[in-house]
Amino acid sequence: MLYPLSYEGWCSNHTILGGTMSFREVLARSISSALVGCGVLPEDGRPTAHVERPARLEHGDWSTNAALVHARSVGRQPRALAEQLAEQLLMDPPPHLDRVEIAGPGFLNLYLKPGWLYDALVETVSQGVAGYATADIGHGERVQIEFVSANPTGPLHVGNGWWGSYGDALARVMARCGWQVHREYYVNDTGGQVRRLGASLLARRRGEEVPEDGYQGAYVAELASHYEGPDDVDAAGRFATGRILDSIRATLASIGIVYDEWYSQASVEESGAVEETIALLAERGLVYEDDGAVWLRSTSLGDQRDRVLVKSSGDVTYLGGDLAYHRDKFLVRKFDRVIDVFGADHHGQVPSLLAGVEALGVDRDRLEVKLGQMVSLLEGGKSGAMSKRAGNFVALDDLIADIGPDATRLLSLMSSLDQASTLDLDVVRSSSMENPVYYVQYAHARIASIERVMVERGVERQPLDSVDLGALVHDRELELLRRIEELPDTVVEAARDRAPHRVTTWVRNLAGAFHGFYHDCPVLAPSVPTELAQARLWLVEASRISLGIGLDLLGVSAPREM
RNA sequence: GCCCUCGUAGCUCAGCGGAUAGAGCACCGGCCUCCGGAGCCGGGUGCGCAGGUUCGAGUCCUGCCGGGGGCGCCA
Repeated sequence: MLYPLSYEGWCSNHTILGGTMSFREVLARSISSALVGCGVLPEDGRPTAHVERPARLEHGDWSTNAALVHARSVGRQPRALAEQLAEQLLMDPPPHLDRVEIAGPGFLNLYLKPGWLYDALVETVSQGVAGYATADIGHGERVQIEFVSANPTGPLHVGNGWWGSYGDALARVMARCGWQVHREYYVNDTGGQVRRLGASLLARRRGEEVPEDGYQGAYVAELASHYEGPDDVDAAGRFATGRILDSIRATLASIGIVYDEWYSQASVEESGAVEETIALLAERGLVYEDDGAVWLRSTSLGDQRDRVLVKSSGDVTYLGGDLAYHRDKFLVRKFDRVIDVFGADHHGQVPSLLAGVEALGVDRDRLEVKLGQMVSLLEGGKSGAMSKRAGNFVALDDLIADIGPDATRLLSLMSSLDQASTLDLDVVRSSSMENPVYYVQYAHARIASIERVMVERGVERQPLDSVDLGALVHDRELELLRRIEELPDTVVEAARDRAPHRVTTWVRNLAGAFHGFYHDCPVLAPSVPTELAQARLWLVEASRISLGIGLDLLGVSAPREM
């Protein structure tokens, strides 16, 4: 059988689950066939039709805008085309189809029998935590994700934690969708900032104020008390950055962020990669000297001005080092794709980086730069601007100590990376009840609680194929199944759109559906017939699997009790 | 001045170009003989403004207004 439109044309998500067809794909193929029956043939440049889950149950279990999208190109009224499409569809209906309705301007709404949800339950349980909601839209592409990369001149602030959670969750989501992911932290361990840090350390050791452009934070004095090396700014700076990097590593690990590689800028410079990079750029005629410095002719590649690569002092600029680093990513280690996660305060360097990467002969599409908006903090009703040099920022460590690693992860993944967020420290600290992490973890603890009671009472879960899932007819049961069925789509969309916070939204919805089910549908109460209890036990198991996957993708723990 | 980004309920935020825009918190009122009440149910307010594209715009485009960020031989 021929399908006139590519599967990708139908689906926002391109899902092909574990080698089996998603229900969305089954429907898409049916509708494609029906379109052929209506005389609608494939054609390039046509708007894309979708199969989607309507927001409202009254609009069916699934719906398609195919008639709306294709009406014009075949010169018909959308509703008339929809009528014919419905007739065609009923001649060879997809599984579980109950009825079809035409609604609104020409939507085709499909109403299904609950069997499709029972199939979803079987799918979830049979694939389990390892297999459910996996996909292969990455096709094994090697992607390097660089995130945090904060300078080792002081503790991480809350914004670093937000963007770090994003980078890590994105890595998890993409890994689940078929990418080979490499997590990396770029360590800025050279240059003037390290000398300034060293000078600050030495000043503190002498009991003096730090220089005007130095680092004021109390941690500098603390480090100075442990420094026994020579009175040399470079040595003191290396000591300080090393110690700070250790603590940064520990902080990130405490919220589940572990890197494949910590990449040192010093090693880049020592390897001669900067010279090789400049030589490559020079071959392309994109480098010139002026005032004793080496410049990149970035204006010819869309930047607003030319940029210095090597200062007249002989020091390499940040851009010079970063370009050598990106040359290494693309041309030496040959990653197919690179995703850089920066804070919005560094967005000014993006055009020159993009220009520089293009100057290296790398296709611009292979580099994605994601900018995390600033996190502002409210404390005592006042907002505070954070500055590392002034030492008045809120440390990520302090926040983790206050609210715990799980709450830190979940809060940071509640909103999109593009959303500048405000964190009210008083609320988050004082009132744990307002913390959404309890809501989702409580759902998981309740699942585990049911399992414990099951064991205590000696109840055995019968093999799934011997259980009649048709017993699941309660609205709460069906609502929960609908949520479980959404996870694969959600994960794919999160990976495709680089938006791991979608998983957070799903987790909260799943938890809500489970709490409702738990309240209205006792599983092991004496009043529940055995057949129903068995079906509900499997529904609980499917909930455990899917919620566990969601929480793991977010890096939030799934407690069995609280 | 130029560039980037954001503007959705009192607050914090969801919302892959779809139909009557949703949660949590806060406020008010209900619900525990059952497997955990950190839960469930009910109650009301909103897409900054103006154009445009589209069968259809909170979502895409343009302009304006407002907030944040950036415009170094700092990183």
